[in-house]
Amino acid sequence: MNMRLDSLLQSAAASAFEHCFGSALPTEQFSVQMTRKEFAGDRTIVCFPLARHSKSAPDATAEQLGEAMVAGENPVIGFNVVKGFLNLEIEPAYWSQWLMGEAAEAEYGKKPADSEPRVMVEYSSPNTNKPLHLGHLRNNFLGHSVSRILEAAGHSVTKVQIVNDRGIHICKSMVAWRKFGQGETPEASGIKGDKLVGKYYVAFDKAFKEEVADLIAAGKSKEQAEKEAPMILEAQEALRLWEQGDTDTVALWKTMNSWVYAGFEHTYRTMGVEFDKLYYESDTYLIGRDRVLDGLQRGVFEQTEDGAVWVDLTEDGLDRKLLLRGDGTAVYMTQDIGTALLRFQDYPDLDRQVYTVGNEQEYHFKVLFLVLGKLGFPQAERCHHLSYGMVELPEGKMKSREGTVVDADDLMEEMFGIARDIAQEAGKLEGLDGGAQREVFERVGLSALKYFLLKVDPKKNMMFDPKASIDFYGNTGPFILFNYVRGRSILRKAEEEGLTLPPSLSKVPGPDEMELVGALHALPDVIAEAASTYNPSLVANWCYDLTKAFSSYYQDHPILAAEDPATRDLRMVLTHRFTRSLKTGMHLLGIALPERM
RNA sequence: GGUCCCGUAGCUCAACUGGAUAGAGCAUCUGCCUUCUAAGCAGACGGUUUCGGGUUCGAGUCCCGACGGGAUCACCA
Repeated sequence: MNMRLDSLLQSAAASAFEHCFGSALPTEQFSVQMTRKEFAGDRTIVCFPLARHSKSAPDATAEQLGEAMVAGENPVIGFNVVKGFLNLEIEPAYWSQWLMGEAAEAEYGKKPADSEPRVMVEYSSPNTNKPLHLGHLRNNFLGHSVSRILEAAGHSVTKVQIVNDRGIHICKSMVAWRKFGQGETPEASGIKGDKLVGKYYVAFDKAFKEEVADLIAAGKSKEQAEKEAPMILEAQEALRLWEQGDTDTVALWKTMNSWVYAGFEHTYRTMGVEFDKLYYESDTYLIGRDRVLDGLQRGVFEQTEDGAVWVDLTEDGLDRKLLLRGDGTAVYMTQDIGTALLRFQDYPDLDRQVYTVGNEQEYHFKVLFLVLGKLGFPQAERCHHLSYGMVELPEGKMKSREGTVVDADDLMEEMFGIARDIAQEAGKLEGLDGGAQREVFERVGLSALKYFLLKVDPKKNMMFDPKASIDFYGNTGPFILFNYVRGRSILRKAEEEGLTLPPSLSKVPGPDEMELVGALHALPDVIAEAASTYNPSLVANWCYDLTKAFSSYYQDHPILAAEDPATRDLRMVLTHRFTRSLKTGMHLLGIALPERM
């Protein structure tokens, strides 16, 4: 296995430095970076930090180092020095060999499967009382992408979600449905299951508010009214009955949840995300309670007079935190402890868990990981909260009460529609049947949406303007797809003409090719960096940079009609490596590529 | 009030562990389709990186302080 260029240059620089100045420095001391476009050379070593050890000026150090490196056994064949920056020129043949070597590997960019420990990635965590919305889209796309990135970095990955299937919210939908539903079902009404249940959640809220208003009119205080309204009392009664296992209540709960799951299933399929295993809070909250009581016995936690169990995290710089109510019922934290325990039981080889959850829960996960540590899970310190910022609308946060929530199904359908309009206007899909066309629209539309949500640093809040909609031109998913399709189209045409990829190159890449070659070469580093920082935006931005390089190159470099066969071979190889690397990168974003558009 | 995150072009976003003259897209303007897909390419315009200090050969990046925005500090989830 060849060393990658940058580390190769680091070693070369280290030994050259030792040869020139007699002091051995660790290779990390030699920072290798891409040479900026305005200077000659391919890679640059910054020599300012070296001056201290060479005991001569940065420029002089760079000069000597450059000469020694050119003389040494490495691909450096020339250099220039600009103000302490040593710009190295790499032998062009190095790049042809690389194109036919590492870059030609089928799994280029990825580490061998299962070479790293098993990681579990949780994403989605929906409530079962309403449909998925734009916030869930960012969550799901992020989690799904991080799963694939970790896989590419060599980890075994188990993708899970936690379904928040119990609690007062679902009871509200149940109460409203019983009261107003007249037996309505998804089948009878033709309404998608999650939308139907969401409808009754809204109906509950409306009826509840009317009751509150009436009570206030009758002289009650607002607080009193909100506590005494019959609707809320019924919902609380339903929750109580559910916890007691009341047959009718549980049956209705199961039925309505099953409607929601069918609806979610449909949405997930459209989104193109999937899970290896689902966890349900109704299964885990009791486990958590046992585990907390267990910890109490072992003296890890403490109990107050009313029977509530607390954990004292003041030594970790946090507060005391409730783990179990005085009446023995579970809080949010209790469930998450139970869920974590169950997962570590289900997957004994699990090295860590990654939780894709919004940044409003950062405190919660700090506490959770500390508690898991106190309970004796060594994996706790490697667990990670993949925290992401909100998707904001121009008028601020999405508010379900104010009807500003952007529905996931609607948004995706809108994307598909735009993709269809653009394609039809351009008349590009004539000759494809309806099903094949639909697939193209979906891929293009989804690419716009996924790329839009993934190209932004996860931790940052981001802006979504429904009126401006999501672009299909410029720095977008469709732009990347478009260039992939162009590349694929060339390779298909080559095949038709009987042209095959050459076994070796007789022409080396020149300055025109280097932008593209450089982008291709960066893939393994990008994957490694994205995996260690759980950051898909690095991959998204790389996909764009690569695509831009190809698009620009494509413009004035005919591939198949190149001036001579050697040039054509080089360009075909570049096109092939481009399409395949791009496919890898886009796969890591969960974006499927069409062959035509 | 305590803690955490963010602040970069008119708008939406980049900038690898501190590195050279801070980059894209959108918008505006100018060229380019008889040639492998113009959802494209080339160019112009656009910046005191919120402000003030500090660290050093070098700061958008690190430290301190202000200002602005967001989150969190529940026997809610």
